[in-house]
Amino acid sequence: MTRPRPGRPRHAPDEGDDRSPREQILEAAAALFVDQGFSATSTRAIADSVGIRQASLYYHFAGKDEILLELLRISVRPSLEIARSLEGAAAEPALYALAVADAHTLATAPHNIGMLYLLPEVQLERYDLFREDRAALQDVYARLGARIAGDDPASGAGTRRGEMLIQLVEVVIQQRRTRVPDTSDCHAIAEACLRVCGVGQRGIAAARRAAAVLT
Amino acid sequence: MTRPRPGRPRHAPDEGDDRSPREQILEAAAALFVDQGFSATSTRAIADSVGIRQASLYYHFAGKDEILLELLRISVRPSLEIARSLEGAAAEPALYALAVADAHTLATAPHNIGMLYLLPEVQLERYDLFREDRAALQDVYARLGARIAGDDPASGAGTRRGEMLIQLVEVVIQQRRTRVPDTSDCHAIAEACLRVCGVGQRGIAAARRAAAVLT
DNA sequence: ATTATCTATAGATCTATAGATAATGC
DNA sequence: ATTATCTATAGATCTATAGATAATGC
Repeated sequence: MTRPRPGRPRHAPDEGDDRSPREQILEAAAALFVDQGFSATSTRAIADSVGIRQASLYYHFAGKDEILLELLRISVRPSLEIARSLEGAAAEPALYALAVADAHTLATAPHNIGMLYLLPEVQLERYDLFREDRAALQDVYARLGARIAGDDPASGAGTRRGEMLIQLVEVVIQQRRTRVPDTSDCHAIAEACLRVCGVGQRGIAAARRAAAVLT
Repeated sequence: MTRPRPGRPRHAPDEGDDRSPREQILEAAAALFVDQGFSATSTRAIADSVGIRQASLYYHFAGKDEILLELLRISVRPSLEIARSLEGAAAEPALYALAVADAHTLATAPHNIGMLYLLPEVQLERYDLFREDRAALQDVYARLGARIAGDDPASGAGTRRGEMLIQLVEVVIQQRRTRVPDTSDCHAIAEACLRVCGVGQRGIAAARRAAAVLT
């Protein structure tokens, strides 16, 4: 089954896991960070969960921070790519499609990874590359919202609309704490985004149809 | 100035602070928890910030958990009281007024205390009294939203609307991480809440006027 | 030779308790 | 006597490094 790999065997062999040690660590850490938070999760807990000794983590990552940094990086990337791919489309379908896609990503990612955005530790300077990416995503929402509402994305109202739209999408993070969000949740969120931009029932139905073609 | 109190003097006397030691601890802990998170904040850091020795905290609180528990308790209380006081009012003005009031509370509370809701540690059983209070508040939002939209608050759509409304109000928590939200933010949030419930421009203006009388 | 682990451990915390002490209150 | 602090410390972590070891790869 599992092809043997170089290196000294683990004290608890990981039969039937083809993922690289690095991936196993990221996965275990994600689960723990989401559940208990960053500082409350010890490197020992991560190692135990993977099935290696605590010190062995340091062969793959320079420290706990590096693990979180990598998790944050891979968690925004898909959203930013979707946002870019929708650049040319009409604003209403684009916002609808982006909201559905982001909500869906957050809803189905392993371990409610979106919780990581909310960790107080992420405010540290060390993570500001990630925070820049998030700000860029929020800006996409602000620009789409402003195109729909017909005002300036850089105005107070425009900035605030960007904040509100991304906040609406991220309701799935809160939903996942008590239940499993489904497709209807994602669509309801996209619809709410359009409503916040002043779009009526008719426009929403049209945007939804047009969005289906975009993706 | 400061009336001397019983007890051995502090190593660093707190001249000109009339608050009880307990209040001083809560205030210092709130600032640190919001900034760095719960687990990342040591009892020593709290004590240093207050100007007492680490061990002296335990005279006032049985442990760090008790401090967080108390902070959580006093942070939901005002919202629940406002919610109850609006029980009898018409749904649209009531939702508007509740959203503005909650947003304003979150916006002006010392130290962005709303961040505490988002700490992963709050999922522990120990804090479930607080989580029940929050669920009750979310339920008020769901019921108001359902009355406005004309459906069942206990349906899937009704529950989800409750989640989205409270999520919209809590955007001020995120706003405070980068800027100082003001009154116009609170009103924009209330407006967005009504839009999400399907209320149009005219209904919003009416609700806003009626809400001004309620509070 | 390279890779991925292991064992062992230093040094720095961190929480919570025990018991002493220095004020005010009566 | 009561109150609110202090000092001192036990015991349990926790992170990160040093150096050994047991696989595969060539």
